[in-house]
Amino acid sequence: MTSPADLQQLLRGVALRVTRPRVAVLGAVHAHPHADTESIISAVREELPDASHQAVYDSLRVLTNAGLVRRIQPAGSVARYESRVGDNHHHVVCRSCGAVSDVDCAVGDAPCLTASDDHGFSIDEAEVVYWGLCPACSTAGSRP
Amino acid sequence: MTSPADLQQLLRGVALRVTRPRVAVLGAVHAHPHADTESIISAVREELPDASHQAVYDSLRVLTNAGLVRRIQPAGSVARYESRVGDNHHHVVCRSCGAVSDVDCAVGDAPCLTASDDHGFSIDEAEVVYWGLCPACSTAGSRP
DNA sequence: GCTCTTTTCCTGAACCAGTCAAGAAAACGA
DNA sequence: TCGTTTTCTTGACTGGTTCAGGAAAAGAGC
Repeated sequence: MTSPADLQQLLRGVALRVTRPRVAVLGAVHAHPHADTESIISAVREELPDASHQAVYDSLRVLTNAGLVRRIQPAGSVARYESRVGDNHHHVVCRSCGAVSDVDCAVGDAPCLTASDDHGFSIDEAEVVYWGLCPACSTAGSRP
Repeated sequence: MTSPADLQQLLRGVALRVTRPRVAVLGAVHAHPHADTESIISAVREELPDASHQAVYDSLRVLTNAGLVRRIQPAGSVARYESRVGDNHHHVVCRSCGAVSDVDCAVGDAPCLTASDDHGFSIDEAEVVYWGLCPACSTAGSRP
């Protein structure tokens, strides 16, 4: 896990005010990768029982804008957050239970940024989501 | 555009009952690629003024399940639908206005289904979303 | 330390895409 | 044409997320 001092360091590093809710939210994202907002609210409240859901939503937004956390939202899912940023990794998502795992980019660090025809778009990111079944759902489905 | 007869043919081809709302919804998806549900409801009502939004939602669901349309949902966007199915193409999404364009798979027909480490998942699809700015937003942003 | 200004947090309400439910209507095989 | 099954209509509702305004806290300057 990441220590409170490290978390504060991260916040100061991007010129954000250090507040207890923000430290707690950032810590929760580090401790629970791919957690949804509800889970993060719960985790934050173990430390700060009176934290409002709004503070968590606000913190997640500023942390995302500052690049300290990354927001992912696979189709049909609520928003999820992770602290691995800037390393261009992708995700596998289970169609059945929604579980998410990290997948390093197969093409190296600077990936698949090459669309065959970009229609004049200036592309800055290629996001890849692999869909399938996680080990648990896979075995559960194959023997009914 | 696709003729009503063709649309009915498509429905029968996947053993779905041919109803006026379904034909209208399927036609609207063919006529307006990447349209969201609201737009599809409007398009359907030009033809069937009394169609309920629920009929459109239901139709879109069965059409999607039958494989006649594909549902896409870039992060932060509402659901969008398109009629290009089965050819494994991807999408470019504008961060500013949300516009969507098709992009053929750069790696050929059967793509990027190879994750470096699949964590035991059985993967059946690789979805790629390119993020950037569309031509209009790109020029609008560069000269303020 | 102690103020002052600015940012952030809390309370509580609102929003909106999408879903649920029950009865009426339509599709289609016999 | 009839009867069964599916689909559509109406209307209420849900749940994640955002909006708004006042209270509290963070950090800069003294």
